[in-house]
Amino acid sequence: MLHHHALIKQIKERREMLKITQESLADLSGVGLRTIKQLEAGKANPTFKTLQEIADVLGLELVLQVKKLNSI
Amino acid sequence: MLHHHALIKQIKERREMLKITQESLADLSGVGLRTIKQLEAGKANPTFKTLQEIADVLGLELVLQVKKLNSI
DNA sequence: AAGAAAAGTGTATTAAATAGCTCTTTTTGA
DNA sequence: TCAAAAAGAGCTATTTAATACACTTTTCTT
Repeated sequence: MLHHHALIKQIKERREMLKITQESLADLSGVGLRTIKQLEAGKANPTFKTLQEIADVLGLELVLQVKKLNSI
Repeated sequence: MLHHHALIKQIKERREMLKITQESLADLSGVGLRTIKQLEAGKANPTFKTLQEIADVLGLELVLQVKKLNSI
């Protein structure tokens, strides 16, 4: 499931850390408020573009890393 | 534009490095072949889920980082 | 060079993301 | 406490991603 993915939680936490409301984030990023609400609620499968626009406003960037080995 | 985003290029390069064909990547990831072709051609705005499934097969993971300052 | 394999493209359909509006619930601050 | 602000949710419409099929072009391999 996409629900409660670490990356999604990070976005919410970052926004809160910056004291930005969902509405402000929507305005600043150009992403619809509804989309942001769905995203943070873990009920969305956002597009790359949507993620990027949101991350950008939050001073974050999406990057690909080589996966670390499971340290089990 | 989404075209030629670094992250997209990374995916293509990683796949080629691993000597995996687009078709194999499609099979392994469960993502449609057409979707992968469009993605690598820079003509797509993939969903988070699609990116994750592809990255996973390639041994990559999507992460959010705090943006670095522009060193201009 | 020729055949095979892989990659790219046009069109069409289906499924799902985005979005706005309105309303309810939860959180916060005076 | 209690009013305002913020967050969450249902309903709905529009846009667009994902997908398959068939075909062309490019790239390998011998």
